[in-house]
Amino acid sequence: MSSEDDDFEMEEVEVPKASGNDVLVDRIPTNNTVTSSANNATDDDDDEQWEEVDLPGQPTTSTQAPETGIQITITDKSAEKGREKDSETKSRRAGPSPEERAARLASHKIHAVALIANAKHRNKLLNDELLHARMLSLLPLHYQLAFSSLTPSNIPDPIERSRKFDNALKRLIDWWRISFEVDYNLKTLLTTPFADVQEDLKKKRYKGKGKERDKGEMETSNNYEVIRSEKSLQKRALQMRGSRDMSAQLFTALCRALNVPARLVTSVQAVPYRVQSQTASKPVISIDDSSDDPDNGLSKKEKFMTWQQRQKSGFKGDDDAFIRGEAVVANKAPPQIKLTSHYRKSNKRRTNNSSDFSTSSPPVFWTEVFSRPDCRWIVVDPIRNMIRTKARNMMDPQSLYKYNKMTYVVAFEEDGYGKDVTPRYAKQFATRTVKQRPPSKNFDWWDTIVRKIERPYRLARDDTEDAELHQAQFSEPMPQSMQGFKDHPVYVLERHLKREEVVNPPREIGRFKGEIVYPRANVQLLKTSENWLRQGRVVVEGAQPLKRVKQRAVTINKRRVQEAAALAGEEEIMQALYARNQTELYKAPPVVNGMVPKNKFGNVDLYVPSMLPEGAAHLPHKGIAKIAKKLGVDYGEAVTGFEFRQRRANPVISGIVVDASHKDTILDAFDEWQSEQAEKEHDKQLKEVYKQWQKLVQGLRIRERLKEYRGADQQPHERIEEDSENQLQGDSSHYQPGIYEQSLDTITKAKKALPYSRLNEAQDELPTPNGSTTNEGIIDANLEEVPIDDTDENKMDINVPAKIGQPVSLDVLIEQQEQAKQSSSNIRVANGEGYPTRHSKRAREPSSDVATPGTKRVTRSRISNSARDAARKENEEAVKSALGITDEIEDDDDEEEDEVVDISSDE
DNA sequence: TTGAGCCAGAGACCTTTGTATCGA
DNA sequence: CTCGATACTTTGGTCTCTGGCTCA
Repeated sequence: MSSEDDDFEMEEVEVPKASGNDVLVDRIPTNNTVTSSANNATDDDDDEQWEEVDLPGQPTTSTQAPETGIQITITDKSAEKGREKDSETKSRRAGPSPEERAARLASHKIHAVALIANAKHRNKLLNDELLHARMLSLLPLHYQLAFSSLTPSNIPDPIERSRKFDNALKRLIDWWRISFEVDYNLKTLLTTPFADVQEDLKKKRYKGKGKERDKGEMETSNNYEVIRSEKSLQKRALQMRGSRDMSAQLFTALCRALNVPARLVTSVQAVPYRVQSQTASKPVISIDDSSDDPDNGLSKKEKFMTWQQRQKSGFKGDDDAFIRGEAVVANKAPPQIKLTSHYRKSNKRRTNNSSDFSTSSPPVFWTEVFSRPDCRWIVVDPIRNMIRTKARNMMDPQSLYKYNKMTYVVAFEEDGYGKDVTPRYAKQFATRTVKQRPPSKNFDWWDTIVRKIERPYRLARDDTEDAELHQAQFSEPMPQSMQGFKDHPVYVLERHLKREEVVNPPREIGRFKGEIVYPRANVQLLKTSENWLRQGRVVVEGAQPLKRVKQRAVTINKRRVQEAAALAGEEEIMQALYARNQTELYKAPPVVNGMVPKNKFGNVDLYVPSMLPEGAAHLPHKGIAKIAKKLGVDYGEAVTGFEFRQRRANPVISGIVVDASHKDTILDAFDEWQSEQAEKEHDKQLKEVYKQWQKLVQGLRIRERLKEYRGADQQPHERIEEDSENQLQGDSSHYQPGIYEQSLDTITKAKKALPYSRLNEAQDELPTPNGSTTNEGIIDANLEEVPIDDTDENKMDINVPAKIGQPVSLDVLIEQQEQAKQSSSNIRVANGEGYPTRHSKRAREPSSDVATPGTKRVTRSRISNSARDAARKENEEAVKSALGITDEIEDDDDEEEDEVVDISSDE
C-alpha cells in the first residue's frame, strides 16, 4: 500500500498548477474560496498550503500563520486567522476528535485484514506446481538431492539427520542469496502514517477525475511489483529478480517445491491507529520555515543519488557484512521524519526511508521452514543469511525504523491456514507489541481475526509450537520502563493499581527504580459490601477491609450526608473495600408462615436469582402485585436493580416474591385478570377504530357537500336532499365488495397524500361502482350509522387499524353493522347475504330508537332538534380532525335552513 | 533518542430506594 | 377516594486514557 502511495506522490510533483488548485478546493472542507494568489503561487507554496489546510487531527503550530501560507478566505482574513489559531490550539490540546479516532481505528483494522488477505492469497499462489517446477529447474540437482536424501531410512540417527538438514538449508540459502537479485527500487509493504494515507486517498480521489490517471497507473506498475497471477510469480522466478518481499515469497515456494514444509510469514504493516506524537509535531515547525525548502530541494536529489549509488555498490557489501554478523544500520538511520510534510517532501522522505528496508533491516516477509528431524520451525531470511530457531532480535525492527513496525506476525502454511506467531518474533511482546494493538475491552478483535485464519483442527506440531509460543511470552524479561509495567500481563507496580484493586498477598518479585514489582496474578478486585450484595454476596463477619477509599457521593442523599459531615468538621467518609474471598453467598431469611421477609424499604432484594428466600417464589409479572393484594397473600416487591435518574437511584421492581405455596393460585388469578385486561383493551381499540372511521366518513361527506355548494349556484339544501336520496337508493343495490374496498382505500390514501386544496380534484377521479353515482353515497349508506358494541358479543377477530389512513376491510365493517342491527330487533332488513342494508329515512330517526341497550350509536346530526347541538359539535370536531380544516367550514354539517344561511353568509 | 512526569481534555464509569400532580 | 402514570431536572465526580510538552 505504501509503495502505491509513493507512486502517487511521485506523480503529484508533475501536476500542473491549475490542477493543484483543483486539489486545493477539493481538500478544503469549509466551502472557502481560493483566492487568485493561489494560482500564482509556486509549487512550493502550493505544497505549503496543502499541508496546513485540513488534515484532521494533524498537529499544527502558529508558525503556520496565514501570512504566507493560507490563501483561503471569504471576507475577513484576520477573523479567519484568529479562528484557525483558536482551533489549532484547541485541537493541539484536545488531540484527535472521536470521529478521527474511529476512522483511525477502522483504517487500522481494515488495513490489517486486507494485508492478511493479501498474504493469504499470495501464499496460495506459491503452491503453484508450475512455479515449483520452474524453480526446481533453476536449482542445481545436488541441492535437491541434499533434501530428498534426508529420510529416516537413509539416516536413522535423528541428530545426524537434523544436522544434515541444517546444512542443506544453509547451502540452499547461500545459493538463493547469490542467485536472486533483490531490486530495491521495487516497493515493499511497509506501513504508512495515517496522515499520509489520508493525503493519498484525497490525491487518488482527485486523480480518478483528472487526466493524470493513466500516467499514475503506469508509474505504479513501474515502481510496484504487480503480481496478478501465478504467471507473474513464474516470471519473477525465472528472472530471479524482484523485491525483497518477492525474494521471501519465492524462497518459500522453492522450499515447498523441495518438499520441505515452509510457511510464508509476514509482519502486518497496518497503518497505526494511534497518533504518532512528537515526530508528528516537531517537523511541522520547520516546514513553514522558508529556508527549509531550498535545502530540502538540494538534499532530496543528493539523498536520492546516494541511495541509488548505495544500491548499486552497496548490495554485496551489506551482504558480506551480514555474513560476518555485522550490523550496518548506522549509515541508514532515517532522517528526521516529517509526517505532515507535503507531497514532494514526504515523497523524498520516503525514498530515503526505503533505506529502512535495506539488507540490514528486518524484512516484512520471510520464511519459516519446518525441520522434520527436529519437529520445529526454523526462521529463514536468505537475504540476511539467517537461520534461527529463535529470531526475536532479528525480525523485530528497531524503533528507529518508522515504517516497519511489528504488531502482528502471521504465518501461512501450505494448506492455506494461518497462525499468529507474534510472540516468537516480538522482542517485547507483552511490554510493547501487544500495546500497539487496539485495546480490547469487550472482545479481542485480533483474536477473532486469528480464529478466522487458523486451521480448524490441530496437528501435533501445533501443540509443540503453541507451548513454545506461550513460553516465549513468559520468558520475556521484565520491562525496562515505567510505561512497560503499565497493563503488563505478568508484572504490576503499586502505582498502576486501580482504585479498587489491591495486591493480595503482596509478594515482591523484584524492584524497578525502587518500586516493588508484584505479580499481576496477585491483583484482586475489591468491592464495597453494598456492591457485593448486588452480586448476591455478603462480607463475612469480622472481615477486615483490604483497602479504604473515599466515598463517592453520587446521589443527593449521599451528598447531603457528606456535606453534613463536612459541616460538622468530621473527616471524609471512607468506604471499606473487600475482596471476593472475604465474602460468602447471601442467604435471605426464609419464608415463615407464608410471610415473606422484607428489607427496610418493604421489598425483597433480588439482584441475582440466588437471593430468593427459601420457600419463596419469584413471579416477575407486571401488575401481579395487585392480584396478590386482592387475594390477601403476603408478598414483597422484587427489586432486581436500579436505574439512575436525576441523581437518584430508583429501584427497578420486577414482579413480586411470595410464598411458593401461593404461586399457582396467584398465577391463575393473574392469567384471568390478564385476559380480562386484554378484552378490555381490545374493546377499547375497537371503539377507537369505529370512531376514527366515523370521523373520516363524515368528514368526506361534508366535504363532498361543500364542494357542491360551492361548485353550483343552486339551492344547496335541495340538491343534497335529492342527491343523497338517489345515491342511497342506487348504490346499495349495486354494491360490489372489491370495488368498494378499493374506493374507500383510495379515498383514505388520497386524503393522506393530498392537501386540502387538491382533495376535490382527487375525489373526482375515484372509481365508482356505476357511472352515475359518487362514492359518498356508498360509503354513507354503509357507514353512516356504525354501532359501537360495548357487549362481548360482537368481537372482531381481525386486526383493525385504529388510525385513519390505513386500509380496512369494508366487508367487516358492514358485517359488524349488520349484526348490530339484527341484534337490536329493529326492522332493518338485511339485504340478502349480509350486504349493506338500505336505510333512508329511518336513519334520520332519533338514535335512541334504534340503539340496543349497551350499544352506542353515533349518528349524523340530521336528527332531532334536541340532539342537534351535541351532534353538531361532534361533527365539527370530526370534520376538523379528519380533514384538517380549521376555519371556513365550521358550520357546514347541518342541513337546516339556518345553516344554509350560515354558509352563504360565509361566502 | 527515549522515557518519565506533568498537564489537559474527553470519555467511561460509578452511583444503588422521591415526590407532586393529574386523570381515570 | 385511590391508584397509576408522568413530570420533575439535566447531571456529577472520579477514574482512566490519550496526547502534548518539557526535561533529563
